Amino acid sequence: MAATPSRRSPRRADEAMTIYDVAEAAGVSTATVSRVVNGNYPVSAATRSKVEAAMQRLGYVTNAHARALAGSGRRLIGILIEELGDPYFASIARGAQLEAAAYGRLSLVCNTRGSSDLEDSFLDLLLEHRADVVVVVGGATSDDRYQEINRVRATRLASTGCRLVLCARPPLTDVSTTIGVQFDNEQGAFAVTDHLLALGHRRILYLGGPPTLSTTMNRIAGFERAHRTHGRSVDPTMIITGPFTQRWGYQRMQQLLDAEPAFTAVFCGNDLVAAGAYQAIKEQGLTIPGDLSVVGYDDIPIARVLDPALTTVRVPTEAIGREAVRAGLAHLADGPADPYTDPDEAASLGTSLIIRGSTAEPRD
Amino acid sequence: MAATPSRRSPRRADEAMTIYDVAEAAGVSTATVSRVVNGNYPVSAATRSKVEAAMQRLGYVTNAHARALAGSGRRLIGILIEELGDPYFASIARGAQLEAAAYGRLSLVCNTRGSSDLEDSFLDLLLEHRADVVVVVGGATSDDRYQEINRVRATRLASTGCRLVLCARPPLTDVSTTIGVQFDNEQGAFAVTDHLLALGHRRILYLGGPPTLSTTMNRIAGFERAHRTHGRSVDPTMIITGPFTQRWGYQRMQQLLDAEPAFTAVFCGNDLVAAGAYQAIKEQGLTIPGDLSVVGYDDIPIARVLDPALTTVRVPTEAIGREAVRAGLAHLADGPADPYTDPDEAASLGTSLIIRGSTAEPRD
DNA sequence: TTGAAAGCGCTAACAA
DNA sequence: TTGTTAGCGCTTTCAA
Repeated sequence: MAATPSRRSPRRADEAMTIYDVAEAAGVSTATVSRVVNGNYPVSAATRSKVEAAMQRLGYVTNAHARALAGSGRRLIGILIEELGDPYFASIARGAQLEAAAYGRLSLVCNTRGSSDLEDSFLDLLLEHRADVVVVVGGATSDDRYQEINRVRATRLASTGCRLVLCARPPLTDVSTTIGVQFDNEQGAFAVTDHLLALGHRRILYLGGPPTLSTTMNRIAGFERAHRTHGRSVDPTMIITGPFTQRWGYQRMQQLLDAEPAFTAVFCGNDLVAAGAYQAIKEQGLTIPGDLSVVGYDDIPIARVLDPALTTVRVPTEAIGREAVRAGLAHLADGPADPYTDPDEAASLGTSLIIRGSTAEPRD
Repeated sequence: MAATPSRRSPRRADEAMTIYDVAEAAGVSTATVSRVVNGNYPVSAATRSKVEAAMQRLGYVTNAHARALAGSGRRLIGILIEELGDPYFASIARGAQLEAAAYGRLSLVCNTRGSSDLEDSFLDLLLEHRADVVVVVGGATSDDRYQEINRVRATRLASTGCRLVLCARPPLTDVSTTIGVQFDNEQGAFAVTDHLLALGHRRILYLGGPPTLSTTMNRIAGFERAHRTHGRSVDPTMIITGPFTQRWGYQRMQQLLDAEPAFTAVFCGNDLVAAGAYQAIKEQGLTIPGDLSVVGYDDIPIARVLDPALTTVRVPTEAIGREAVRAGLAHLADGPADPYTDPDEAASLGTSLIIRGSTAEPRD
């Protein structure tokens, strides 16, 4: 019955209790305490309650680091997000955390502020903490440098047994250890453009989104396909790209309105740009949708508050966050089984058209 | 020159390199590798570069768990937030993360969805990971149960050497190990009410915010003090409390407008309620600020987009997040020295009045 | 059903 | 300047 020797050094007040303390207090070995804690091995009822009482009394809290070192315990899930203050990204992060929590996992959200360097340093930190899955959300441009940077990252992560999930950003070509989860922006842009064309609009302006963003390119592709489907072609001067900001939407729309506007509807690259466009349109004394129909993209909370409420495309942000974590976990050796999904298939989530008060038939 | 023996077991592909692998590859001991990694001890230039080359070649990544176990390495900072999707909370989280990052700390944001149980389970997880500082943000009611729950939490956290920081929620009475950081809501409410009174309004309605929230009580206190300062008393029927939602603001304002409105200005408990009130007011064919002045609180992004733009009170959300982390760190034994702040003084951050287009002199 | 003991990867005395 | 070694708290064979 001789228990494992107790802790060797004197304790400080703010030092946590260890399994040794509990073992000593309960008069059992540390192995037994471990078995009680994990409940994965038979322990007699009497011993169990002795140990549980001791744990309770001492306020014992498992040390996740020791457990991780010993090769057990759940690993972390990292969620790298471009901007926490942006409800679009925040909602994706929210979904990802919810899904992680559903698997009993601790996930941490890191705000990269759009900086690739910050992204890297968070990635390092996550690597050091031996995260399981890292989800990188949103906003990257899809040039060669991007591909290269992320290929390197994927390799580094893979070397510690961690999966990289690219969420709502361009997938990597030729990297088998990376998972991509995206929105089907082409389809969303198609739907909202089709809505305008069906109302009878013939001159539609596309306004905003950096041309370097794959998101923008996909939206423009949908915009063009809708025109083709209606037997029309797109006037290239009707496509104007720029930053995804309210300020830019306001200023650019002002300029367009000062010249003779040759359009009856505006497809804004996102809701923020639409909010800016609203301002400019109202200042000109024009009405929405009487003089001009306006649509946005993303359906952020602002869309509902604008006057009139904005017709827009809702992207399933929370769902994509969940999907990203689910896909990452599914790729793990011991991940949850998912018979319905082919793990090698990059998910693409559909969007929905939300028709509100900012669209109507053209006046003329 | 005999190096430390190499790792004992064969390696799997996704197993990370260890300090043993590096030591072996560089022909040095693990202690030397550790010294190179930490750079806190003299190592000859030649040895250093040999080790660095080996680390590079093998793709070595420090194991944060092992480091933590060995009693070194930085601990985590936890940020528990009521709702990530709410820009108000998101901004606080953002500030907290920024400040943590400034100290080279990894912080994790957890979305508790307002559930005390979820809050507890995240707290457990954080405890297991031996977080340094836990910041709990916002929204709690300040009853006896709240005090009790948090007293227990503070004690548990303290037993693992972790500080609890209550941010933008009521401070604890009689618990020395807890830190409180708050907004001065009384002052903000005073300022915006004073603004309305100075414009000449005499009948001002206070609309919204759960009466159980200390935030609400503080705002009402400021509302009343402003009246007293102007030599007026508040008609109790002019204070209406309710949930902080747009829907409630809309419905409640509809009812008030259906009856004979006995007020010329409305102080909404937050901007969301104001957005709802706007809808109801406009539907009645009334104008803002012509027929009715409206003010909000918080200055969330929606405030700027409302038409007319909303006069409101800006609370320094990002600053309070930073302050919370700073205060938590300052309380640590080895925390950053801060000669300017008394660590035992609960911080209270001032607010600013943002005057926009929704307030004017009363018509009558 | 329980205990003894060997690691997990790293740091920090202590020796050399 | 470098190496040896004893832990940190936990899990997990292997024995009893």
